[in-house]
Amino acid sequence: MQAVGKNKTREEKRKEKLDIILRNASKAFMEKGYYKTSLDDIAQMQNVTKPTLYYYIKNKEDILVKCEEEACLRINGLLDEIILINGNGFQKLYQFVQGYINIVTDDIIRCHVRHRGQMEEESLKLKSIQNHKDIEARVREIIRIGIEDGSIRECNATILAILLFDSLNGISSWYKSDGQVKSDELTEEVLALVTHGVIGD
Amino acid sequence: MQAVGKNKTREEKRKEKLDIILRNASKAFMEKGYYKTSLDDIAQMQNVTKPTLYYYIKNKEDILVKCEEEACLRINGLLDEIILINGNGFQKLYQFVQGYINIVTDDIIRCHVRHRGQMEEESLKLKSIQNHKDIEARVREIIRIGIEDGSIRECNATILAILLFDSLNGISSWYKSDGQVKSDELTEEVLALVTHGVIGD
DNA sequence: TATATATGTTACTGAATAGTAACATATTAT
DNA sequence: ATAATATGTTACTATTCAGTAACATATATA
Repeated sequence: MQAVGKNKTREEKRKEKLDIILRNASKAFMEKGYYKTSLDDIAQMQNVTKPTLYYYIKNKEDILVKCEEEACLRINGLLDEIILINGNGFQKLYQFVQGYINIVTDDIIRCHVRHRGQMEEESLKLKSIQNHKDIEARVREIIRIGIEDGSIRECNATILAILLFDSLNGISSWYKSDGQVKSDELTEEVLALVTHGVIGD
Repeated sequence: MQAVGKNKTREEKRKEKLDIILRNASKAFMEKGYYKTSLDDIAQMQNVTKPTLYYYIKNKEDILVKCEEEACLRINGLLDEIILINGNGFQKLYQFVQGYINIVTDDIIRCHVRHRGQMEEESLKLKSIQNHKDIEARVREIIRIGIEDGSIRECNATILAILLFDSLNGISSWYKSDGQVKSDELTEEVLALVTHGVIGD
């Protein structure tokens, strides 16, 4: 229930309204779950009726698809930046973890993380799985760079990438910006754990 | 669709049939999702009709509850063993990771991991969340023991426990016993990552 | 064997809700 | 101003599915 600004073109307003729908839907999906959230619920959150939603989305599932598009844009954007910076593989991975934690606490991204690969329509499901595979492959590549330049220890890059994503994505389901754990400390602890593990000196 | 053995008491048969229901339901929930799996689907998997299920379960949600009970028994059992073994905190944590990976690849446990805290009935939901909190607290305690005896480096035990569970629980959603990643290698890589992190020598 | 109880079936109901058709109003561009 | 299009509403349909009532059969035990 956020006001839409004035002095905008029709297309800008449209984009804003779609964004509000996605944010509200994401919040509801995270709190009550996808199937327990009706389109009427979502419509009510922005004081419109259900058929109005259909002017902005194709169907309920399309909300998940649009959240995914947004998420992929941001994650791939981060990876694009990281490939360009100079530094060894470890430094790139370090930057990725930092950036990803920042991204993964946004409602739309959280919604994507929780629902990716769970679309009912088979083609959408496959696309969603592929999207994640592509991103995982890019992180794996960073890990390989690190192994080659010696900044990351010899390990199975595939398993490492998966485990890393599991713990980072997990953050999206428990982290609350107003909760006990502060964002800075979280990032610091994650980086320390990923870097050095748990072993004492 | 597994046969129920003969020469058993009524109660044993009952337990076996309940177990089959839980296993089949778990498989279906993991493949198609909880809401896309109907009780008719589950009933069909063991060649009975839906009302028959109600002789073994209270309602659909009760399947999740029973999976959770089973999971808590096994996880707490593991923790009970680990507390007793002698060894420092790190060694206990190491054993826990090893044991947990073994547990978390069972269908019923996977189902629990994916659905915990998502019950519709509020009291069940709260209980489920509490169950996990209790287990997390026990792992946190192990971490504290390790920090005190110097075998685990100074860190935020709360965050570490959460991150650890996220990556371990994540395994439950992608690991397939017939897939590429072998169980031994997985355990080895997870232990190495948790122990030493990613940093090169 | 008789009887209680456990296990199962067929056939139904009641509620939720995604999606749509038909209609109404506001806004923009010509 | 006016036509075209964007944005919205009310009222409905069609489907899915959890849960139940009423009835039938198998099994164990007294």
